[in-house]
Amino acid sequence: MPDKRLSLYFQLLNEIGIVSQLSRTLLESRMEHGMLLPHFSVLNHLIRVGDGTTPLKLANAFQVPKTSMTHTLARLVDAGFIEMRENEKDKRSKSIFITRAGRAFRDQSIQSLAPDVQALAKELSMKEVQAMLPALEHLRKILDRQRD
Amino acid sequence: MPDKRLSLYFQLLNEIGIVSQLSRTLLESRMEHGMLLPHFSVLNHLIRVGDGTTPLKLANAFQVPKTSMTHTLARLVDAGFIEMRENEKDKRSKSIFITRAGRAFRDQSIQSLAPDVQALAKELSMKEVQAMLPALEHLRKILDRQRD
DNA sequence: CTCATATAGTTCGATATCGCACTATATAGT
DNA sequence: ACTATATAGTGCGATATCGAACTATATGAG
Repeated sequence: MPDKRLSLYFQLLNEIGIVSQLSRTLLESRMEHGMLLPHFSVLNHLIRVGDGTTPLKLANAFQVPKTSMTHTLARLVDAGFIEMRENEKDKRSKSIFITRAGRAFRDQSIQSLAPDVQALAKELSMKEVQAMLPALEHLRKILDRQRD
Repeated sequence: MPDKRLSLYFQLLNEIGIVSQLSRTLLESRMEHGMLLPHFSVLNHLIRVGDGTTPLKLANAFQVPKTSMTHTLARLVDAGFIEMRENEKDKRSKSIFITRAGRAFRDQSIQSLAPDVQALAKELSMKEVQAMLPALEHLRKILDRQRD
């Protein structure tokens, strides 16, 4: 593969990395209680996709090592934003539930971020976003498949 | 702003975060010497954009805090992949140069990753990549501007 | 049923990350 | 020139991240 082609793909992933970094910093600067992006992401996921899921499924959803997810969940339990219950059917496994406080925190984080998203929306239309999403999902699925 | 609109933008950033995470893991699994994505990214940048730049400029290029860049650069110096020289004109500042070993390591990393990129290219054409890039750059610039 | 293997999650240690506070140097205002 | 402010980079401490090894439970092969 010629260098030019290779570097195009590198450029794509580099650009994605920088955007990821920027949005992470933005979110974290708006959140309270010292919560970080992974904490918010988990809470948001529990609401969007539904709770009762397991730590491993969450780790897979965010593509982080399960050991990192353990840590993130422990922090959320400490903060009172989630509950971890034993799974009676499979004693190895646990189930995660979001608490009232967790919902409140997630809602509040979104509200704190709303002005930023509004500003973003002024320059990047929903149409443009909708155009980007399928390609990104496609890319994610490819990379996900390659991981094995 | 209605929830639906808000969540579309969240979904975009979430998807970008996951792809970023996936590509990071992939790259790091292919690199030797315990180097991580930031180390590779800096070396790659020094070659693509040219060296002689400063730590602060690098921090800005990757949108990380300058204190993180200090750490990354120290690691690269230790590994013998870059050199840091004093700037005679401005004694506060330093200049970064990539070494022969740094170039070799960067080239080798790219070679190690080439098969993965090839596999990726089979499913995601250059055309698709070229279609994604402008939108991502646009998004990056908007977020970058908002940061201030 | 028993044993080998797979799976879910945690612990531990090494390193990365980053905010805050700090030093040193440069620049601007008067 | 003198002082206030801005800028480049670093040191430190708290926390996050992650690979390797571990425990506990489940599943499958015979």
